[in-house]
Amino acid sequence: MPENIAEPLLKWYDKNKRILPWRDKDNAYYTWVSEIMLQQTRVEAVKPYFQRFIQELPDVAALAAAPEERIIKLWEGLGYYSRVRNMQKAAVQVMEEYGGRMPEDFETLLSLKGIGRYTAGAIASIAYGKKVPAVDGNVLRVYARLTENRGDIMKQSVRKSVENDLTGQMSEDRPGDFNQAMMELGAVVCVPNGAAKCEECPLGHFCLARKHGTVEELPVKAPKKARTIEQRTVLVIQDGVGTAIRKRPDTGLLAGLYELPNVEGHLTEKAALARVKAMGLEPLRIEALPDAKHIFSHIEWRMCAYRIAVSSLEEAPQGEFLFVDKRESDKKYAIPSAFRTYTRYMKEENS
DNA sequence: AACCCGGGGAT
DNA sequence: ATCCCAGGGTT
Repeated sequence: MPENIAEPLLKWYDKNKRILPWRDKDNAYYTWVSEIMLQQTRVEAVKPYFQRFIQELPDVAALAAAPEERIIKLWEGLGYYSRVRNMQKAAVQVMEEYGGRMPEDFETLLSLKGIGRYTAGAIASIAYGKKVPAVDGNVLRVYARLTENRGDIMKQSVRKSVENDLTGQMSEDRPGDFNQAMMELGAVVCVPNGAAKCEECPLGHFCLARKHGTVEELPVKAPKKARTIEQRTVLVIQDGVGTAIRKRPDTGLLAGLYELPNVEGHLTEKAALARVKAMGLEPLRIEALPDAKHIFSHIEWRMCAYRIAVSSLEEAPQGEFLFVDKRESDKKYAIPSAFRTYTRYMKEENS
């Protein structure tokens, strides 16, 4: 690691930093919320979610007191839903143990649910000016190229040595800006996909990968496991008033979110009708809907679907099912993006 | 150390 | 199709 990257880096940052809703706000809660949302998620995707979240839950106390269904709804479509559940647990902890004030110390932040080494460093440095590194994917990429380090950046050993090196680089001056500048550089100049903009880089003079023409080869990461493919059949079950949805189990994929009923495998019309009867419903008509595909990071769903009209049962609520109209669903229930093709078929309220 | 956990944009 | 994103928790 070359000496004195801080000065050119900060100079570049001051001139080129993007204006972001959570940036330069001097509010540790804003820093916290933004950092959690930004985990594995691009800035442009986060912006509208951040604004809406802060507007409804403007401080730690509001987050701690919010109903779970509501925070999940505010997170709907962002993915990795345990992020917001953990954040709320931490908010309760901050209220009870720290009087509602976000801790400033790295180790204390690290003890909170959902806050790991990166996020603790980000909050401590950005919100409180502590001299601690915040090493994310951007920083690892910049570092690997700058030093031409061919170690697997996913390994803890590499990450730990990056943290040590950076701590030596940071001045007491502006640790938060230093960390943000490293990330900003990775996000807009030393980019992950496509050609890095080395001619714009304030550290180009120091960069070993640039010097040796190896920028495209770095960073090195171990190959990831292939996705498994699952076939599913989605059932858009409708009675006189609405469409059936149900709550998913509280563990595993999309835990605790709502979904359209669906079963494993690609069912024929006949098999789908039989399945609906087995659910205690009386089918009246069936119609095939278009196929759809949804890709998670580790699973791919290949879906077929049927719209099935069933007779309304005035008495006895349908166990696990909720029959809702689209407006009520949109307002109250968080349904993951995987079902988007089929939630379009949900019934509108009669009027 | 390996695996689980979403969704979407860029190439 | 592939990559990867301002990662963290669990086992």
